[in-house]
Amino acid sequence: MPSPDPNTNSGPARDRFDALHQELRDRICLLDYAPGTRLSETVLAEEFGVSRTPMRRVLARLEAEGLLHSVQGVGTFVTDATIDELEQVYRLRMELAELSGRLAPMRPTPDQLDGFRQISNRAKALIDTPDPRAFARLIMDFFLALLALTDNAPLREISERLYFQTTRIWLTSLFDSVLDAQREYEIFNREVEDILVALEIGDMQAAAHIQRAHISMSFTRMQQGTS
Amino acid sequence: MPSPDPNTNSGPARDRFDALHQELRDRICLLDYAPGTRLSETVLAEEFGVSRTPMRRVLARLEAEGLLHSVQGVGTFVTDATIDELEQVYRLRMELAELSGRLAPMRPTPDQLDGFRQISNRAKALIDTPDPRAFARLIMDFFLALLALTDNAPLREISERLYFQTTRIWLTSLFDSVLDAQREYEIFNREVEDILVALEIGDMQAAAHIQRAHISMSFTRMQQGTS
DNA sequence: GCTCCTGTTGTTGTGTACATCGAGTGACGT
DNA sequence: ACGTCACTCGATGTACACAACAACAGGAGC
Repeated sequence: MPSPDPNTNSGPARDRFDALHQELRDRICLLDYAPGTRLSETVLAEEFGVSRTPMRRVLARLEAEGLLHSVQGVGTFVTDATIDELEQVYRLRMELAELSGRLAPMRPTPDQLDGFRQISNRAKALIDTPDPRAFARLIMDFFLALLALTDNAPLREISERLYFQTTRIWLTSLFDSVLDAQREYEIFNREVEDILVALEIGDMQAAAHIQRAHISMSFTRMQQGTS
Repeated sequence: MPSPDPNTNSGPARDRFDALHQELRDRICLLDYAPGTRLSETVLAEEFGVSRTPMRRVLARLEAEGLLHSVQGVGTFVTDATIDELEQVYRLRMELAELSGRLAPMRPTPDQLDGFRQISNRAKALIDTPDPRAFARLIMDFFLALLALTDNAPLREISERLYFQTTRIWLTSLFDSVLDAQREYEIFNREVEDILVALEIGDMQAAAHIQRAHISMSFTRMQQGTS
């Protein structure tokens, strides 16, 4: 019996799907495909060596997740968001962050704590050698690592989805120099340090509240830079 | 110019997709397709007079929403949920219900209030002439009407999605006589009345807290009936 | 010069045949 | 009698050809 998974959450076809899905999602969220970019099913299918059919399935999933939008005869576009839509999501994300610390918090394992320390080191390194794309990847890793400390699976999925929908828009402001990149690096480094302190003493609610505060402030800074 | 929608959220193909999507979602959530049921892409496609391709697109969306699960060589199945998974979602839904009243509440318009009174009347009628499927439809209409009072679009989508994922499982307990149907009708009637009182004086937070209490109690009753 | 119409082109949507996979069945060997 | 293996069958997954649709360019008409 080579399949140790009785629930059949894997399989050849599903693995291919997941690989394509994650790759395209990363490209969108790391701004390789900026908001408004038009994608072609054909060229994407050729790039990954599959036909349009499975590629369309992946694109349809990304559309369900709010990252793409297809219209017949025109094309499939990477979604954008107005400042008002963004504010709604950020308000919600703030509440969900607090929920993560209150509903089903899990104290980090030693391995997980090491992971956070590595993230902190990467953040410090970024201050000296700026790299926007590495920064995008880093804040994603940090968010996902924090999310892993929540035992509520639906809450994890929802928070993750909202993160992918909004942070790339926020990063756009950073890439376009609406926000000061160097300053953001330092702020993030401080955030990681502060949350790490809370995690090390096992105060998950404190960590959640710090995260909530930074979600709020990052949006406020973007608002002020835009106006 | 016959198209008054510049955002292109409609269109011939998209309309067909939405129609199929809503119809199948209703069948799943009204227990026409009970959890565990195996569906056939071919027969569904034939029933609606389309080919497998657009039908598969709809099924893929429902899979993304957690209502279906397809595995190659076996079939597509209506998802079920263990009591533990259900508890996680219910805990989350309780918090989101409170959020609806706190984050972006909108006082109901006179038309919306009339809608709630009609729902109340339907609930009263159901007590005398029981009808499980009509009850399923009624509580769905009530939930969606309450959701319409929240101005936060992402919160609406998320709450709706969690509702569709879980309430059908709860209804299963009702259909299988784990819960007393007559008693549930009366409890629901009371819930609608109580929330209506809060809505009429414009106290949205009170309405949200009543809803939260009923979400909690309905799950508790199911737990007690199952054990 | 401007408007409208029409053909062209490229896109996503649909239909259909085939590939791939897994469960069930039956014969075979032990 | 029981386990094993090969086969069959129906399911979902994939590839490709075509239809439907929208934007664009170019020219006729005013």
